[in-house]
Amino acid sequence: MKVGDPVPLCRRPCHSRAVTASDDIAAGLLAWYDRHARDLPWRARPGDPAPDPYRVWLSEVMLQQTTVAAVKSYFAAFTSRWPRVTDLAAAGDDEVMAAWAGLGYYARARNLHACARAVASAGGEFPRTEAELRALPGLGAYTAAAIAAIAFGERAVVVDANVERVVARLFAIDTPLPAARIAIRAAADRITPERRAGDFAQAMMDLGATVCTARSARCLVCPLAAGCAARARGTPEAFPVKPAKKPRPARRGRAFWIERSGAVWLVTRPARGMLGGMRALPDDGWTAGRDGSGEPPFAADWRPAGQVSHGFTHAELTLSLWVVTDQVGDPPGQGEWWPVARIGEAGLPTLFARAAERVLAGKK
DNA sequence: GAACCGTGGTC
DNA sequence: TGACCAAGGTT
Repeated sequence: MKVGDPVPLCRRPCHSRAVTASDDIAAGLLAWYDRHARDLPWRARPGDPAPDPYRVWLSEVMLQQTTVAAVKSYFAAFTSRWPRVTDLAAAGDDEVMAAWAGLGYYARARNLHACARAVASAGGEFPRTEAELRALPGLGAYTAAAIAAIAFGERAVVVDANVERVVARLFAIDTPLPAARIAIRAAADRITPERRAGDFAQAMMDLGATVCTARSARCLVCPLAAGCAARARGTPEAFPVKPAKKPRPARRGRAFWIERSGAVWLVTRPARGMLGGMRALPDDGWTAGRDGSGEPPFAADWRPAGQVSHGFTHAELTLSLWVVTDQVGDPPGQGEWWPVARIGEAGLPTLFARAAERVLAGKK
């Protein structure tokens, strides 16, 4: 039986259209969701009014390629500090970037702020349709569909990595990614219900996060196991089929700790590129694609202060640290003296936060 | 399409 | 322990 085909024998009271296998999938999943939905801070609780679009949007952007566990504290901090989208829009760039520090993929923070300003200047209300949402900065196909469905009840087809995995298994789609995305999206469209599309999307994601995970399918507790083609084949974890990963090259670079009377010299990285727009230690120009030059920003009596290793998406960086503590004038170029005692408030991304930690640990 | 962009949890 | 992976978007 193909997806979407009418079930031969109607097992429920007649509706305006035939009951299909797709309807059964949605109904079974929603029933499971009603019992097993995770209690997450950005979700409306039963009995609550409709979810706040600002909180839905903020959570969805934070959750892009990021785990629920990592997002929770950032979501609490952002919503506490900026309760409405107009508050976030009015914040300073450096405040928003610093508040995002540690969460990664910093282009999200820039786009988040740009989106908040766009919404605020348009009256402070988020658009309600998928197409209008898609036009906002930082909102791609997934996030626009998720907000339309979850915050506004639109029937939108929400496809993230969880949905991709669950759908690929349900229908044993064995085309390798990314080519499989065409068939996966079509199948997701067929099983997405007209009503409760937002709950359906969140149910698929909860299922993918807690039951049908990448490493383990846990079919014994899956509400969709009876109709799952991958389970019938006996190899659910084999779906979706993924291409081989490329190895990450090892890169070397240097970073420089320049200190003067209890303050350290920090720079702000260019808006584009790795760690774009974030405060940082001066470095020797390393990138994900090539080693640094090894050259310090000026001639001085540089002393080695250890190194830190840090994995990025495309490279594994070993950053050696060099210190000057008797600097007198300002180093060349733009920068600011930041009190060492308050280095934790500088909003350094994790790489440089660890570098600072290493330098300060070595001074004791 | 494919490259680029972070980080922390998990096993 | 290191390899894999996560509620993707932009260029």
